[in-house]
Amino acid sequence: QQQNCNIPAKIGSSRHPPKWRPPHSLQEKAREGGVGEQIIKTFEPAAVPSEKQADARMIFRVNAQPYVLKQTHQRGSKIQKSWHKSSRNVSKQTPASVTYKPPKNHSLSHQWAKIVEPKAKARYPTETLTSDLRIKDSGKLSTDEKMQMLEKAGQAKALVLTMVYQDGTTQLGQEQKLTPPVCGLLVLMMNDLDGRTPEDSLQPNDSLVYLKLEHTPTWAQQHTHQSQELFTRDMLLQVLSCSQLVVCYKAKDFLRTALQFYKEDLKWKQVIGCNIQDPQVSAWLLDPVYTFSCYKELLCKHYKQPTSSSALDTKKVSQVISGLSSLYWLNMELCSKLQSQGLWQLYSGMEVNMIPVLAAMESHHIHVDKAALQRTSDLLGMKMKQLEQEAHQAAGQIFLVTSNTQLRTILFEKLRLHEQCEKKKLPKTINKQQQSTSEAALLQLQDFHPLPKIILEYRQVHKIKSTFVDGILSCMMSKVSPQLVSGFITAKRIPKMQNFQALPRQPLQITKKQFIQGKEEEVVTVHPRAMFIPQKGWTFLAADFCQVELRLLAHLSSDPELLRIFTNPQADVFTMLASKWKGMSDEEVSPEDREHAKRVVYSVVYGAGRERLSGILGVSADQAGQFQDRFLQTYREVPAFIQRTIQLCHKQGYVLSIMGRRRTLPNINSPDWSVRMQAERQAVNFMVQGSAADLCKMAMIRIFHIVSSTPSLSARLIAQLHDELLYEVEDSQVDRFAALVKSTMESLQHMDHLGVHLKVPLKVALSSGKSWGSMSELHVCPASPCASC
DNA sequence: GCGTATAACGCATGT
DNA sequence: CACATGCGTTAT
Repeated sequence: QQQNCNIPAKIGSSRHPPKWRPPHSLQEKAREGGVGEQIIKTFEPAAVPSEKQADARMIFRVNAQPYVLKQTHQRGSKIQKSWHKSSRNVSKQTPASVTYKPPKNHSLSHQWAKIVEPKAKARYPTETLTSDLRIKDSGKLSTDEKMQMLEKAGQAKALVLTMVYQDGTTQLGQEQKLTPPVCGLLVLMMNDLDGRTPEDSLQPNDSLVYLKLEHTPTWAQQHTHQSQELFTRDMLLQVLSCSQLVVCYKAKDFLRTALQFYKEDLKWKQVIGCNIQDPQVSAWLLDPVYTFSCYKELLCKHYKQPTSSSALDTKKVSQVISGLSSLYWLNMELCSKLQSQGLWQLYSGMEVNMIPVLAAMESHHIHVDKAALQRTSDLLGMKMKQLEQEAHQAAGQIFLVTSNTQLRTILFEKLRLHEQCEKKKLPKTINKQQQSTSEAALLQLQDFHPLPKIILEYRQVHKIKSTFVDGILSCMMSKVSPQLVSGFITAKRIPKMQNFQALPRQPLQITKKQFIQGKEEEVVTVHPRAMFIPQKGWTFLAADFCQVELRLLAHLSSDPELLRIFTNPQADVFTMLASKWKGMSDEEVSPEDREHAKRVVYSVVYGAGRERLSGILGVSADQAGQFQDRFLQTYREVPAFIQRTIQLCHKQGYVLSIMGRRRTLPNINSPDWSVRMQAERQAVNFMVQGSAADLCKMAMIRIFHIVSSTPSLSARLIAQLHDELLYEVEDSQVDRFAALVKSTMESLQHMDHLGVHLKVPLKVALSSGKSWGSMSELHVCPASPCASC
């Protein structure tokens, strides 16, 4: 209680908050940590804001004591600067982090590497592992032995493999925050699967081989090295091209690494053939809600505990072996569980095929217009400076614009804006009952004071700069893989790359003011998506499932009216919806009405309440309620479907998407009303969005299959944005590939082998462009001859 | 007392 | 209102 109440009270009681009071009458001596050198600067209080605008927020932490600018590395090698109280003896400390030097002329300077795996340097396990007689080190094998091993790999009944990191741990070890570089692979070839028990960790017929994943520098490519690299490559090819079972935990990471490592010899199309299974995926399929932090946890949950005493993350060889062995049995166990729960078809028909698709996607690079990026970064920085100054002026004091707490005290305790508009309700923060400084609140306040408007604009600019522009810049600068691959597959989405999905769709208008004599204003538009460009001679092609969610709702609810709307492939669906229920003709529907219709529909799908809807729509709650009722009455089957879903979920505790993906909702029968309602909304939501994700995944797989089996096609998947697939296509193939994509995606309406028959046609919109920001619609003539379809 | 890591929070973006 | 990610501040 003290902690929660103390701080605001304390700040409120003193006129100037203690920590960030402006330095009125003091000179600040501060040391600026530069690149490998130290500069002592003395700031005049008045000059502080204007002079050091580039990193304006550093200044405001200056207090009565000297504060030191410090650079720390976070998220890759992105530099974070902040002021810290300095010790009295300023000169003595020299933090190691100051000696950061940006890499010069790095080979990735013009590319944004999605995956950057630094080359392996240390050769940890060879000593340890090969001292164990059971392991064959690929470096020490004779040519004959290598041939034998290859043959063995071809004959083995099952292959179990894991990546080995430089610090000696494997993928089966403890999850690490910063995954060390990969230095090799450990492959266990199992024979004679019949009649063996999980207890036998290794049998005489089994072979264990360690493949070093390391490129020999060209100047040292002696005969032996070369042959060893070739052997590793052949082994990988064997693993990936054969039809035998391959088990690997986090198989996607493995495939990606392999592709990235042998990008000369191992073409991305080749990974399609592999029959790889991943316990992580199967476990996730069994229960998407529960997430495992590491392999060990997964093992305990789904297999058995006795191994809990032996830590898997140790570097003991015998334990690594038993880990591999347990991996195999865990996979078997999970497979049978999948089968008994009716999820096998989904697993084998879809999820397993997703692994290579994603690996191929993630091992590809996207080109970035670096010059434009830098330009934008500078521009945004200027704008931020300016806005910050305005904000300080409006507030009458210097404060940290990015800090919500400081903003809160200014808005509500110094300016007391909330007293001026008591009629309107101001939102509170969720966890603590404090005044919110969110967008909604600031919008309410902007009539009373100029500050909120400035803050809003500042936030917009700041968001774009910090997250997108600088984020990408730092990705390019650093060799460290900046957590580009996040976690694993979730119910609705497929793993993503960093911030692709959150890149603003609309360009941002910025007025750049220049104080050269008379005021000169220059309007510049910044479009973050335009930074991404295809390779030379290639074009981006985006394929978007039009209104999948609504179409799926129509299918699931079987509402006759809704179905009828979709039978007309030409008309705009939302326009028709709006005209239908507002009682006017199609031509009369304004874009505004259309937008309203869209909002209403999706709000209903998501189960939004009246108040929420009114907030989004910007109309009164009653009106919003009317809209909602009207919609529900027009399409009577929709609410019926929602009720059906909820009831079914109450009964069995889970819901199934169209392809049989399961979502368990433990809270569905909770006594707590709000918790239960939330679960019910989740159930309905999952039915629609989960099914949409299924369709999208299927589309990715099918297109990948077609492309990889057609040598003349070279289109590559770049990114997946929910309902949209982004491909990079050679200019000459655009039309052909576009037609192929469209027909493939629309053919997903009927998938006989999976028992899916949608009652609505699927519509796909195509667009293409030379940058992601400027995509224009592309119409494919259906009559055009298409060789592959 | 100083410096570093981490969790929690608040706000933003996308579909 | 569902889901997701990411950044920056603040408290511990």
